[in-house]
Amino acid sequence: MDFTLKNRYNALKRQIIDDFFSRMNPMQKQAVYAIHGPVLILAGAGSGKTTVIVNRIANMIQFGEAYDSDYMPAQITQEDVDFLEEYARGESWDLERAISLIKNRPVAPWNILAITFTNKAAGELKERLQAMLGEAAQEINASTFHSACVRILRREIENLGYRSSFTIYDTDDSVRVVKAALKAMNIDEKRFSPKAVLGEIGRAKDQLLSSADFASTVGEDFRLQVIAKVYDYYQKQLMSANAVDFDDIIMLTVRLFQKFPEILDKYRSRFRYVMVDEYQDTNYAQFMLVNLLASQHQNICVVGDDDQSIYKFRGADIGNILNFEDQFPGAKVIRLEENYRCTGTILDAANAVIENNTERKGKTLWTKNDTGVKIKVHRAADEGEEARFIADTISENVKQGAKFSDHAVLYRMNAISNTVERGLVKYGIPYRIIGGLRFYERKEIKDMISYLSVLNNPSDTVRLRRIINEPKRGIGDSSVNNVLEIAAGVELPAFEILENAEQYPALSRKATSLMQFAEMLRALMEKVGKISLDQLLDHVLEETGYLSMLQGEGFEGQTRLENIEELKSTMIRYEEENDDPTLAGFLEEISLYTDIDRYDPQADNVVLMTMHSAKGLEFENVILVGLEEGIFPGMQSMYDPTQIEEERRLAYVSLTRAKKRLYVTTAAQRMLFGQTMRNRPSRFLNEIPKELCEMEDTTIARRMSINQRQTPSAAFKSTSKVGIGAAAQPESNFTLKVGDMVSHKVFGQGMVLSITPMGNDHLVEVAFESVGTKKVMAKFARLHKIQ
DNA sequence: GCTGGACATTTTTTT
DNA sequence: AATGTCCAGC
Repeated sequence: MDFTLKNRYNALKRQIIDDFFSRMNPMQKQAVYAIHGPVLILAGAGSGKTTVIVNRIANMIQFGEAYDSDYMPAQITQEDVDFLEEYARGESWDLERAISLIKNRPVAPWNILAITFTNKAAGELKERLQAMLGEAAQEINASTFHSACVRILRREIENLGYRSSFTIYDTDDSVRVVKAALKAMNIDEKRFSPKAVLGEIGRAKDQLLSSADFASTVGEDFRLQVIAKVYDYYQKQLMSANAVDFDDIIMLTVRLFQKFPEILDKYRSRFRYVMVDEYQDTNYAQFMLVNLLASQHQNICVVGDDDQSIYKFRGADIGNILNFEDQFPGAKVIRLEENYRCTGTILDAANAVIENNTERKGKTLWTKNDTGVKIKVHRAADEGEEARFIADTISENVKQGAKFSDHAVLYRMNAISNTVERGLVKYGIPYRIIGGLRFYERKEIKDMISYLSVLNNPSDTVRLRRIINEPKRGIGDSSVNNVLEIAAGVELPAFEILENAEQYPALSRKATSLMQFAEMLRALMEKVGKISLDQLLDHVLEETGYLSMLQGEGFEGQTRLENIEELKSTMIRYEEENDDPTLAGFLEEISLYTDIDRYDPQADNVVLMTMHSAKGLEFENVILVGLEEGIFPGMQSMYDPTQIEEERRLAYVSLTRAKKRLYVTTAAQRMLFGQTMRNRPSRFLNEIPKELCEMEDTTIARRMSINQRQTPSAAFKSTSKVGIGAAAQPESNFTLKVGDMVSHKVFGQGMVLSITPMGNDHLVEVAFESVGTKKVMAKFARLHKIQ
């Protein structure tokens, strides 16, 4: 009797849970039910990845391990099981009672950590969890890597010698610090570009290398030796400004966990179930972080798609996802290959393109969706005609009943956007650009934020420097340097030196202005916490003289003021949405905010953005612009097979953004960066089977003359044929070595940084004096050794 | 310390 | 082509 009760109970239980998740396909269900142990979900584009994450969390919280266990609570009665049967038949709607009878060791929401990469993704996740779970969703920790780590650091960073009021530096701030470091260390900016140095430091941090670690790995490489010293200086500067950069946020959290096991334990027992989205884009530091949290309980579920890894240049390590099963032995691997987004045609095209990559886990998406219409490939005479085609297409679609917001225009680089823009303007098509000049990077916004930062953290010398003479107060560089020198000398915050400027003879000439400035800041600091944030902003605007400066600037000042108003509305929104709004909280939120977070799919605009920014988004109609050799794939990646594969993944991501219609354009001639170039259509275009495309070529009339001219594309074609022909021949006199000076027809002179044999040629990385570091094939590029 | 003109720079950038 | 950055000269 008891035995049959238990069988019935378990069968009904599974039936009810299956019904609850009836909208999931079998593979998705597997992912939803696998709540313990390591799980790798390989989720193709449009395979309902977020839905799976949401439902998996819902399963954990509502049913716990019920589906996977045969356990029946002792207190379950015949009557209970009868009820379950009724419920399963659809004769009762008392879901709550059903859940309370079925659930087995449900997971507490606060024990779940769900990590995404963008705020937008995190927000979406929270929203959908809220819709499904109500109140309980609030307790789930759904956030980005950075915001999760910042929250931990705010509590624990004092263990590492920072104060918890630390400022988060963005790239612009960091570049300033590097520049100052280079100057202080007497290093020529031309030989060591601040951006490149910062990039190197960032990569070291991605690898969890401290400046000392980094220094010990550089060996004989002079360039890296210098960078190691700059790194050391840079890091000390940040620390004394009580500031961290984006990469520090992850690295310091890992270090904290490694150095203080009791802190790690605390977070391990808090985050007993860890999920990571877009796992293919994690770097080593992020892997380590996840590993530290999950290695003990092993409840780690990562979701990703190796074919959509497009951030290698930022340190993302595709190996994390490729080797997950080695890192977490016994991992359950679930492939989600059914695509719900695209038409069959679009999917076939995307599959055909990505098949050309070799470094893959291998996976083929399929769909039950209709075949749909063919991909329209438009070959335009030039970028103007291309823009016309885009505008034409969109207005035609809108005439047919589509909305502007059903269209996205995607390009490889931001520079392409302005010709498209011009076309749209001409046709009166409303559009919105994502990226490019970012909102938070606009001068007036950065200035306002700098003022607020300094009020919050007076040690922040970088931002203090930014505003001390903005608007003009007659305090120039040399005065500021004097102040900072004194501050460093007597080991007091720069702000205190300012307040007591008259005590220091070196500052006597400017003492009045310095003290006035300090006094003004002091008065503003007094107001922090006493008045609302937007009022504070008004005071800053007014009392710093920034307002009157802008008012004196006419039209442009007006625009800037409007931007500041927009910042103010962001502030007001923040104050409304948070129970305990603080200046520090606001600064933190916006420092981890980006433009894509401002993308509003509700507004009826065509949206323009880079292919990178489009990841994770979908649109009815997508127009891919500029599919030309040299643009996409880009010039820099053309001769490097690894980079070509990354570009191809970007192509795959771009193609799969489209739900219904896909348009692809190439221009026979394009003006870019003030130069006209002629590019062959992209190889990715050729990789799409012809029968999926509908070709439209407005250049045929000119084709002959183009081929007869010595165009770059024609040159490329013939040279590459020569290259193939030469493949059989023995390697010729290759004599370059690292450190050699070489000359290149276009790029000028440079030093060889690295050499990688490749085919019958060598891939050479050269630091050119005029154009920076480039990778070229030695023979193909006709590098000549100098001397 | 400020300003104008020379000069370089322009891949992608979820944080 | 367009825009930001730097430095020399005032």
